[in-house]
Amino acid sequence: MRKKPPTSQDVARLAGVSQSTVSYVLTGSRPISGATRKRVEEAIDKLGYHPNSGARTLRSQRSNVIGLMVPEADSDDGVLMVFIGAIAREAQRFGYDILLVTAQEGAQGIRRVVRTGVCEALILMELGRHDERVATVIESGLPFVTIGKPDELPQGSAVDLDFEMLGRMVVQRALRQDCDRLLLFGAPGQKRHRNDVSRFLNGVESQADGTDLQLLLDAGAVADVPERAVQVTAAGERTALFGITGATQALFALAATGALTDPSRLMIALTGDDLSAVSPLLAAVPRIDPRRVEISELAVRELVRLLREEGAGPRVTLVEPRWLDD
Amino acid sequence: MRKKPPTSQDVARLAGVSQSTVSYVLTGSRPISGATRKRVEEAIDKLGYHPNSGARTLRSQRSNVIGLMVPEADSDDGVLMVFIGAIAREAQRFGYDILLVTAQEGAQGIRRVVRTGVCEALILMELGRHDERVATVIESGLPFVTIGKPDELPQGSAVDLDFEMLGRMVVQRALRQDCDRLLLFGAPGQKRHRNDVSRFLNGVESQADGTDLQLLLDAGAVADVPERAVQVTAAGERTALFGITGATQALFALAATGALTDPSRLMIALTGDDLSAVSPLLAAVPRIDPRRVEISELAVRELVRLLREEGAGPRVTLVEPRWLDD
DNA sequence: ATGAAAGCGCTAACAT
DNA sequence: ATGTTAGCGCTTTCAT
Repeated sequence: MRKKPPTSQDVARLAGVSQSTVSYVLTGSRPISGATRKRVEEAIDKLGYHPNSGARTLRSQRSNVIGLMVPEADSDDGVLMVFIGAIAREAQRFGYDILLVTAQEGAQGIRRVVRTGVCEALILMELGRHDERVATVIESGLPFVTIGKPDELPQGSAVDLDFEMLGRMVVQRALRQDCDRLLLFGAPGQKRHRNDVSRFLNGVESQADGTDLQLLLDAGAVADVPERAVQVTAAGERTALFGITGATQALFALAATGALTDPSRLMIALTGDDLSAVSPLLAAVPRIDPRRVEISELAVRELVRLLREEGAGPRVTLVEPRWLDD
Repeated sequence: MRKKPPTSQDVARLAGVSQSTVSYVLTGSRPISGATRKRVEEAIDKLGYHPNSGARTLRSQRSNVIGLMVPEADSDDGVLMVFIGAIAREAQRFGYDILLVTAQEGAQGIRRVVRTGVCEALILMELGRHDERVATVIESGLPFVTIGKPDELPQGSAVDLDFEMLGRMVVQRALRQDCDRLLLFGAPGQKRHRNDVSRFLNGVESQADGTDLQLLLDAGAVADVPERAVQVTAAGERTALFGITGATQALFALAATGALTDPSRLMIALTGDDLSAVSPLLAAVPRIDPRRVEISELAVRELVRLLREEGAGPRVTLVEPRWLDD
């Protein structure tokens, strides 16, 4: 049997104050004497009172819920879960809940959550360079933050990894470790339409410019990277390998062929995870931390700023990748 | 600038009917003449009207939101995302949204979403055998479904993989392929406290009983499984390997050491993914589908049944694992 | 088959 | 510093 939760009316009665006083204690939008506050808080505690979300939302137009538009999970995506977990926890800290909106719903889904008023703000993940969803959110007028930076967003904020810097870091490392070429896999050439890939390649190319480093943009399947790595490496030369997507998979595939122990190869991984837990063979692989937790937390905090600070303008925050083995 | 969404009042005015008629058209809780219904629906379309969620929740005590309590993401757990995505999509089909509740919040979090009325039902993932959260949900009176079956749940439904059958399947396969022993890794012996592991081992043991198959419950780190596999395999004998947790990781580790191509080892994987996309070396590994999408969808449908069917009782649904290579 | 009206539990403007 | 009161936009009883 479900028993009805207590209302602010019940709290008021028990504390011997008016119902509005209870509300003011909760919202803090009016000074309350210490004695009264104390009695009200005791009553709240005693009854286990929580303000009814529907009523609060109806009245205040603020639902304390942030919509999170998640991309479809392509099976292997543990990465996504890291973002979602971190976002949910950080939102919690600020008193917000996270409502999932599937990418499948598209712009229509955004319209729905906006019109029904379930969400008072949105976080969008994995946008294309020109994404119809951005236009829809802007039109709705809801504050929003994107994780990943689309080409144009005059109205909302964005938080993302600094992919240009990532590109420069990879090239620097390859050069420092005397590599003759850098094999970029995960079909980066074909994915230039993605904003992050395009920025990454800009970084790579600008840093490699004027050096002897030969760039190879692999176009094949990640599973075949090991084979390709062998093919391209001439005797006495050294090839660095890096994948902006599917990196861990290729890493395993490489390890499987023994390529990692071969001094003519230098694998660089984009992950914050401890790879030695998977296999001791991976312990020595240099890693760059993509800082997903930090990015998630920043996205939430940026949204909170947009929500709470009067007249706060949108802004773009780029997080620096970090070496994990220096 | 955010413009105010239209209300049912606006729709009523445009359609030339009373506000309550609009509501009846929407809820379908009263017969409406074809002509009236048509005019109302046109007005709804024209205005892009969506009923205000706060008002609806306040009045009807039903929020159309299902709370999903997700476990902490253990770094690279892509598995979780499959569940979450499938749950969100299936919930959508029935008109429900999914609100994330982090496991971190614990029983306290459940109490919060119940008292505030944000959720009208709950899905709980990854419960212990005796989990305090179950008691809290039962106490709250909310309908709920668990994914994974705790030992006692008199009030809620559960959906889970049939782990006993899984155990039997693994043993059968090992025997069929002339293995002398079965090495179970991921520390199953130490995890008997987990309901799924305990059921799995029951299945394994009952099926192995009376056969010559030697069972080895590995207690070490997954990364060391390859080494262990070599140690335990005597000349001319054959060892089957299976991990109820961390299976894919061990798989990669095994591949890395070349153990997969060795005929004295038989690896069995618990995954629905196409492993050949990771490495051609993994293409031949027999797989058992843990059916996470089906389990997720069943969980949602079970919850909907609990919510909508008068006097529907709780029940336990076990989904059969399936061979993916027969 | 439709309309009028009450009221869900809050917040905030208007009292004192 | 506190109390009184008017809605927010719906669902649903009670009328017709």
